[in-house]
Amino acid sequence: MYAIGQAAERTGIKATTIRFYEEEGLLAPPARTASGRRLYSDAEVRRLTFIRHGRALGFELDDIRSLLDLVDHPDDACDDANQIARRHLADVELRLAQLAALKIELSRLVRSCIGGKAAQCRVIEALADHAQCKSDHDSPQPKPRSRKKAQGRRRRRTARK
Amino acid sequence: MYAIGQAAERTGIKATTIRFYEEEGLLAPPARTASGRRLYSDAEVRRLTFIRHGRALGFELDDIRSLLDLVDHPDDACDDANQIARRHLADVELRLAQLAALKIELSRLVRSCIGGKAAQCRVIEALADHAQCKSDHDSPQPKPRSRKKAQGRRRRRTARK
DNA sequence: CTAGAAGTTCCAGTCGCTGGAGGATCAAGA
DNA sequence: TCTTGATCCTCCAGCGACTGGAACTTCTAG
Repeated sequence: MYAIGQAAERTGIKATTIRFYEEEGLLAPPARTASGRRLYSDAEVRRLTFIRHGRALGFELDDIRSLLDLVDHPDDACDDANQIARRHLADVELRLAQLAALKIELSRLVRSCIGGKAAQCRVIEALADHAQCKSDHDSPQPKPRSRKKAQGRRRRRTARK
Repeated sequence: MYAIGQAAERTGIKATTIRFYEEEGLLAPPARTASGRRLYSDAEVRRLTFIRHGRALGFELDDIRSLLDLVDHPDDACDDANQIARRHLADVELRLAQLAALKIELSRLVRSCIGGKAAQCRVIEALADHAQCKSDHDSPQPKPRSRKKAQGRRRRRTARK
């Protein structure tokens, strides 16, 4: 049996995240020591690894929930799993296409800069005038997992002078 | 001058989002009617359009804040704008590469399914055993803007039987 | 005059975590 | 035995970029 920190080390999932998964119901409440510390079995560590791979492949927690359900009921037909994967693949392909279009647009933008003042800046200009855009790019992206320190960021609902 | 609804229609940004941008400080508090309704000038509508294009190109609000700053100070050098765009482009390229790797992995996964029971399912199996993965895919993706109705989703902190 | 559309503010929820506060417990060394 | 420091516990707020609902007011057309 592993303490949460050991389980974290083995799976590459942070302890806080493991607790979060438990709360989300992806993991049954584990055994506890007399003092209340969580204890994980090998099976539970494998389950965590499964979740990690699912996440690494970009599946949402809801999808992973469904996939885990299949793990828990190995006699069910695996159609669901395949459908989830298919749906996800289609999604990834769409995003890929959008991102590719975006990249082209951005490259044009970056190449167009000739320095100088903002008033003449093509980047600024292009943003102001969408007619310059070739494609119908439609924001495919919220950032992945940005590791920003959130220093100095304007907080909502405060100090709007 | 436009009411918020008209500004929304002209820019393609929802009224709620326009208010949100105001609160975020991307837009100065607009003029108001005697009864307190917001009124937008053409210049403000253009500013909103600028924001929309920036978002469509995947810039974060913080980036757009900086870009708007340049719009407001047209005598500044546009180096900042170009740097922001460049940084963003690099980011997009990275994401593109990750997504491409992911697509390959997912395609393999989907193709591998031969039907049958979950116990024999290759999809499930592959997730359980990362050794089967070819690449070092590392989740590039939170979903773009999912238009889920949030029906039936398990809520946190409730009914964990 | 009245219905309904459109506006207002405020606040909670989304997704998948992350990190801090404030405390309890554990393992190892002096 | 004592003490330090690592690890654990629960609870809760925050991230980014919105979205939507409640409860209210105001505008507009018939």
